Amino acid sequence: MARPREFDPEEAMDKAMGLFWDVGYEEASLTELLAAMEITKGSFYKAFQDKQSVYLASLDRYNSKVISGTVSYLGDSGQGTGRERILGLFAMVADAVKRDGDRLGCFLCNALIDKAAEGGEAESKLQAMVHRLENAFFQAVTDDGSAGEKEARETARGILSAYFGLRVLGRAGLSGEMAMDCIRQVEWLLYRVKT
Amino acid sequence: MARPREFDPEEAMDKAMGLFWDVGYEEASLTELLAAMEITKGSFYKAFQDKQSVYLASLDRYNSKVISGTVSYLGDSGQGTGRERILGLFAMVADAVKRDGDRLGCFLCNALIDKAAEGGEAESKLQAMVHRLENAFFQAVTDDGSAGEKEARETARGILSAYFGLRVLGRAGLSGEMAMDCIRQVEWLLYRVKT
DNA sequence: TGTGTTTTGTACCGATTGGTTCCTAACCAT
DNA sequence: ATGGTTAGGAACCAATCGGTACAAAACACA
Repeated sequence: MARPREFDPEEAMDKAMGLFWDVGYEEASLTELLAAMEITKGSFYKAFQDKQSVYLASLDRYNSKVISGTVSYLGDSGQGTGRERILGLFAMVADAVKRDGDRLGCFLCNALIDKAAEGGEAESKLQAMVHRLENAFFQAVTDDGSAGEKEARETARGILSAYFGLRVLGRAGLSGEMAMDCIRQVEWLLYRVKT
Repeated sequence: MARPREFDPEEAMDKAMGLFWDVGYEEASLTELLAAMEITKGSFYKAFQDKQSVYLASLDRYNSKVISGTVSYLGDSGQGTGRERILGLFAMVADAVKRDGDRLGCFLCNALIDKAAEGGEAESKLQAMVHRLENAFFQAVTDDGSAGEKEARETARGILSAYFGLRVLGRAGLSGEMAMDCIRQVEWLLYRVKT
């Protein structure tokens, strides 16, 4: 009954997320954002609220796409033991580092550093994602059986911090060799709770 | 022979570093920067070059103050074994987390994520700092004796990523309890190369 | 082929960005 | 006291910031 949109909002949101992921909130000017989304100002403000709400939506999107993906990968017993799944996840990150340097890193990790978050809605979204990841690691550690609750929780948190550390270093342009060394350490962390 | 400065450039640089540390490059507007440094525009541009060069100088300052401090702490055999020094460093971070939440984090880690670095002078400065830290950990691991070169290098890198991970989580507002769990994992990493 | 409705692009908004200019204030040496 | 020299501060700069208003364009339905 009226003129239809010429762009797919979902696609545009994906592109917006990509930009925020890459350069953060403040560094992404509205002009760059529009260029990335391939729409003009008019369409933008008709379809979305403002820059900040698109940023928040990007965080949600990352949560429901990427984080959910790794959480379910870590919980999917079809992919081997918990230990194998955790190491598989790290291997995927290491591959990204070796392939293209992984200059993008992890949006969650980047956003945690970005002060754009602080205090507002973004902060609680981020903390929720951190907890999801922690619990997914915990789940995977526990899945293998013999680990005690407390020990498994500690291990999960150690792995979580190793994960973020690796992503930080990846963004800093570390070598593939260095990534492999980090993984070997995760292996050793898991050795502590091995069956 | 002329009018003397009314401010101490060193002090002003410290305050500039504090702001960049807290909010990053882009998020720190020139106005905020001047307010933090407690000088006015005229003095700023007379004494320094521009915003970017002050940022780069802040990185150098962080390197020569903070990084040098932790590097020499890690290398100071008066502070106990290498293992004890590494755990001591992590304990200090954990204390900061427990005390004030450590919302500041580590300037190096924050700057690695901040895209302001990419490509330019900043990037090489950051990578140099990362290497200094890695080598300091390596040194401390090696100091205790029995570890092989390769194993010690791997361990140092694992500890480095755990360190950055902890600082990221600290900025995200993790609990003191969570920090302690991370440290216990570092303890376990060190157990691998224990004498 | 209108007609009504919604999208789109553009012109425009005040505020703020990093940075320059230039005049005055403040000091030291004579 | 005075002259030379430099710091300090405010006025000013174009460019860009995020955001709004509005007219033209494109469709669906009649």
